[in-house]
Amino acid sequence: MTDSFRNNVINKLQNGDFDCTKEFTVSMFSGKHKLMILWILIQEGPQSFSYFMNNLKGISKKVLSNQLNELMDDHLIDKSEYMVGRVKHTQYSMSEIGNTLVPIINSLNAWGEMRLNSVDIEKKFNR
Amino acid sequence: MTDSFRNNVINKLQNGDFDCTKEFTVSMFSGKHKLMILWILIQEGPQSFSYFMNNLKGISKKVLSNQLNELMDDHLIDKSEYMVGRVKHTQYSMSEIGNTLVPIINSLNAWGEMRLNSVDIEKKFNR
DNA sequence: CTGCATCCATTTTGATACTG
DNA sequence: CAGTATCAAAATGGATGCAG
Repeated sequence: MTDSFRNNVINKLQNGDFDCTKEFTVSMFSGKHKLMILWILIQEGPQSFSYFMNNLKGISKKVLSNQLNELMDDHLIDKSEYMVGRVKHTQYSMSEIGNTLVPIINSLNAWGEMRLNSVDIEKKFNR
Repeated sequence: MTDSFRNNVINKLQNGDFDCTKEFTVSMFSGKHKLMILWILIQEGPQSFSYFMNNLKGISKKVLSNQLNELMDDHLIDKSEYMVGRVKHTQYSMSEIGNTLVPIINSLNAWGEMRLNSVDIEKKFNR
């Protein structure tokens, strides 16, 4: 799409970050909180920076900022900003491309549930 | 299934390795070469330790050993051994549970291909 | 409220020698 | 041939201060 994405992918290719298209897809999720960020946006719609800070357990500002930026570099999420007085507010949301990932995320979810149920592990997940 | 798997999962839960079932599934792939290991077994059938050494670019014995062990802990692959004279040979293969992951791996593959094609990146993957 | 910069801790991966 | 043990390097994540 844009040049930024193009360069991003070309760098990853050159760095040998992935050797096949599957690994490219998985690289979209590689980051401790990325799946949860996407899931929150899918389930709950657009959210602010601070919403993620409050709802992702144990994440720091730096890491959240990094992962949001990477998701934007990969064009999976969009961002808008607006000012309230002198204070900046943000709104992150799923992009059109990001939404094409929803079926995959759902199947990841289903497989994990099936597998955990099969061994009768007591689950106590937030989401 | 077995207690070893159960303990494995409980440990991961306690370590905070995953907070939702999606992340549990993704944890199956978390390891630089795991997807390729699974893909090779799916496409080419059972293979030996040295086959992976020769076909996964730049992997070391320690890392290969670790990732194979983790895949076995997760019950995604099986292993058999036999002796030729005094020399041990091995055979790794997809397990029944591992095979339930095939549709997901295929969709990861398809998404990555679709995405890379859409930006017209020149691909030169081995597999 | 956002989020970058800095410095530190943890995790993951890699090189290599050694054993059965 | 198949691994484990050890040590080193790199990547990732976390805590916190400062700025717009």
